[in-house]
Amino acid sequence: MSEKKRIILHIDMDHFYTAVEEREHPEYKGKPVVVGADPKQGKGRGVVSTSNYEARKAGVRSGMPISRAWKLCPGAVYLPPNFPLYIEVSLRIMDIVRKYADKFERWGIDEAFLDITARAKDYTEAETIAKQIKQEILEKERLTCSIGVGPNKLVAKVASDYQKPDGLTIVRDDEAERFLAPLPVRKLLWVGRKTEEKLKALGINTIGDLAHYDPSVLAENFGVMGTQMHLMARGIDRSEVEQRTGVKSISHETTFEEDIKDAETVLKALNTLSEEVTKETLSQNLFFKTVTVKVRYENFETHTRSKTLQFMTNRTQDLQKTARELLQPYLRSDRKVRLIGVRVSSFIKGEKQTTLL
DNA sequence: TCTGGGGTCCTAGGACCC
DNA sequence: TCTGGGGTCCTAGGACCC
Repeated sequence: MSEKKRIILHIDMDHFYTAVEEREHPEYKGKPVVVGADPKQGKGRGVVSTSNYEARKAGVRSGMPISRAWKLCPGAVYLPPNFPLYIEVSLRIMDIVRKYADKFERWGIDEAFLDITARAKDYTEAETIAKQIKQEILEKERLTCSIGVGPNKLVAKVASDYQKPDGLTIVRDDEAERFLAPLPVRKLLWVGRKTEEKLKALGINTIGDLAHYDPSVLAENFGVMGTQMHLMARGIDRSEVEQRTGVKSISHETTFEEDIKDAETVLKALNTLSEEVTKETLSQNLFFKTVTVKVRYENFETHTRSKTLQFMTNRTQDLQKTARELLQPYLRSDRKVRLIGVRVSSFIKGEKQTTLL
């Protein structure tokens, strides 16, 4: 019954996109930098992806409308995201980090979980490893990160967020519950805005409140998630660090610069998105059979509609035809369209096209 | 505040089969 | 004529992650 206590690291790059931009452009150093949608003198649509610490001092945050960022900080350097560059840097960082782990799990473009149980006999050794990782990333990529160390993924993740930037926070298993207790519930993994609101309505504000709440009432209100949250609040999380396998879906979507009334314009964009999606599936040698379209009207009302084909395909024409059929009922003369998207899923791997490679 | 784009996972109802 | 239970697949919506 005694299973070995794990030691898990969570690594989180500091304001990743803007940090990469600052590294590539030393002239930005010391200035507020914002990566995201084009602000268009305060009239832009879209949001902030990342802001550096100078921009954060002015109140600019990830996910904020770019128009609001412009009001708060008109003097910032505004940049469009350069994803090819961020992905390239990310891959090199993941290669560095992976070497230190028995088990490794990438978490988005700039985060990773490491299980180092077999390499660190205690938290002192774990601390040494964490410092080595920070040092190697700094030397090789000139970027800083924040690391959390804990007995499971949840605690490690909350810990990495505790001290930033360039932080290192270690939470031993016997300290986990006390560490979490004073923090707001929103800090927990999987507790977003909606769940936070529902918890608040029950009088639960901190993780400590959650830990002391009746778990059966939580289960009633939140189902499986309620049970899970109560465990997390007490610092318990048995989920494994595991390498992700292949993608489950590939999608592209676009928000129009202005809301669109003309069906032809929308359908043309749908064709372009379909082309981009099949380009991606072809490059990964995937065949799909489920097609989903997404439409968002000017009032933000959003619908998805999907169809599973009788056959697997990777052809642009099949996708375009199916996507058009799915979208058609949503194109109404009395409704302006803000966004459309195309997604494919239910993959199988194709035959190796060795002659083409 | 006026809300991107890329994903994953869960739920719930209905169809269909044994 | 009325009625099981289980399993799988599909669809639509929603919450959450970075």
